[in-house]
Amino acid sequence: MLDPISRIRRFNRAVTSAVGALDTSFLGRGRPLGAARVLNAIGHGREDVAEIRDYLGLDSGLMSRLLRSLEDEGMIETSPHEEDARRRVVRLTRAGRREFNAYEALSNAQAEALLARHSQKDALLAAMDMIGSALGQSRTKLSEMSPRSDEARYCLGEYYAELGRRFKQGFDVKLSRDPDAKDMVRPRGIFIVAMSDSLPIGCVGLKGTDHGYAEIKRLWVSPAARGLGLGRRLMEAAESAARELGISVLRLDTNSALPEAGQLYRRTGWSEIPRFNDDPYPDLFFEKHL
Amino acid sequence: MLDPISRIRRFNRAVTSAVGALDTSFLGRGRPLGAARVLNAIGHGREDVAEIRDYLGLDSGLMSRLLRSLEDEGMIETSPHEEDARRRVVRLTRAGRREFNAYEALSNAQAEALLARHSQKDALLAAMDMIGSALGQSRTKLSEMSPRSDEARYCLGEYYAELGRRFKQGFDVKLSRDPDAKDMVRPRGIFIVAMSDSLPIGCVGLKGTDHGYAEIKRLWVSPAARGLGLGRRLMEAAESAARELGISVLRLDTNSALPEAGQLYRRTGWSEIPRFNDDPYPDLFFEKHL
DNA sequence: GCATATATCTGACTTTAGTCAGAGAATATT
DNA sequence: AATATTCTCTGACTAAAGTCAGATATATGC
Repeated sequence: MLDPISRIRRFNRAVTSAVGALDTSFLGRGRPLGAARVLNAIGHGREDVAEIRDYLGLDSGLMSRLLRSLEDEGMIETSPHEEDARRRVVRLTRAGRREFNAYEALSNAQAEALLARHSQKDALLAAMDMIGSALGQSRTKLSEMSPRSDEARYCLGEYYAELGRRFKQGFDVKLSRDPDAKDMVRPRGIFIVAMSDSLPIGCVGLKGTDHGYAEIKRLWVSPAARGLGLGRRLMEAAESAARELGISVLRLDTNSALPEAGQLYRRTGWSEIPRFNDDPYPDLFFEKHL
Repeated sequence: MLDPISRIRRFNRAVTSAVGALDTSFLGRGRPLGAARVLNAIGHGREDVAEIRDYLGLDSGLMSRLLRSLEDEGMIETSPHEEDARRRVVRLTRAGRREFNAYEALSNAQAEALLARHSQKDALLAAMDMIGSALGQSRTKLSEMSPRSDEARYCLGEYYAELGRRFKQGFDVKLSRDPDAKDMVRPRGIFIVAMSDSLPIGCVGLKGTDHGYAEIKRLWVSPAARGLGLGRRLMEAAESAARELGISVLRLDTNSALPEAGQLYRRTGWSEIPRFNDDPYPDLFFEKHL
């Protein structure tokens, strides 16, 4: 009753029966689960038949029949792919959109019901984020994005909030050097966000300078995604982007109040160097030659 | 990307595909899922056919056929129920036990794999406990148990640990009045543990005294189960047990460092009274007439 | 241009899950 | 003792999911 394996298996049991309930709710609209899943995949923006087949793990014959039945119902329309006439492209009709929305409303209602009977909503959501990240680890994608995108802003907001909590003296963005974004855009630099199925869970910036080196900035991993090696993945992505941009020297600054960050840098080939700026927050400085 | 509903639905997606993988792992041993589920139910100690049928939600005809196929495989043996010859009782043969163990090993390996690729194991397990409790809310059972049972000891250990964290001066069990258990056993009192599918997630004790009242002691709800109204359920169970034992006055002591407890008592008909003992820890005292 | 590979579709299956009515045996109720 | 109810089992279904071997049309590599 106390060992980790039992606890995970208890979680599995709870979740299996909840998912069962979730599955059966997809029935109740007069459509078998397979067809409902295809309809939902299309509604969520997948339009390439082969992609849907792959995503849902279906045999091509079965897929074909499911599409045919949705077409007969008037839920979808198919047309040949513009560039490859062997492929087909699917999209919802108006009736299909309505039906998809009905499924969405069902799912939302279920989520709301779970939330409604829980008074510690933040803790519950944080737990869900964590487990979603752990289970969806293989589906975490790193994407280059503008540092002004919604996703990047969200990450940066969480990053600053965390610095505020962890620095004894608090943290004021405006006092930090160069809070703005223009140097983290190609070709001077880049900004990378880690997305786990629509939730941003980490970021890193590569900031170009005019001093013969570039800087790594704003490395952040969501509490929900810690322990999965995402920090290392983000750093590797930033370093390989730097190589690609012809950058050969990287520097970064950090604070000893963030020991896990310092540890990561030391383990991945960075060397401590003397202070190279007069930013008030950092007290540790690193450099790496690519 | 930030609203609670989307976060819950992201969790659902992650978990649905993980559970899908879990389900298919039950295949791979040359047995359809239905038969595997029945075999597992039997392996976990269910032996009454009707009970298994009810637990798995199966039709009697289907159940009968699944049992027959397991019997043909040599995995189980059935015999008539000793007291009711209409019923049947099932148990694993030696081969069935082996097969069941193989499924168990599979499940354990899966759990271990998840744990192995996560370095923040405690946080992950805590998140799983929380979600398991939230999803399995309807399956949380309150059971009367000896305060010396493993389950009770586990709860009390967690309870004391939490007091140690939350009291400024720490907490030493030995200094607290009456740490022992004999007064929380019928007919003087009782001890109740809340179990969520083999994990103890809360407890409460009703302790008989010789002063014309009984005391509520050791009310604890696991962090994993907070926000679900379990504290109230435990208190209601303790109060109705008190009524049943002919007790008409209840008292309890608590500490203002545990504000959520005081709030619960005030909301459920308890009145604050002057100090009625010289225990060093409590600073708030309540009474309720049943 | 021709062989090869790929994407979809169709027909002909099998397996699994599940439903329903009723039979047979035992137990519970009146 | 008669009647109703309960539990398991069997036969006769249906629906859904999944498999497999071509057929057809298109794309790609040499």
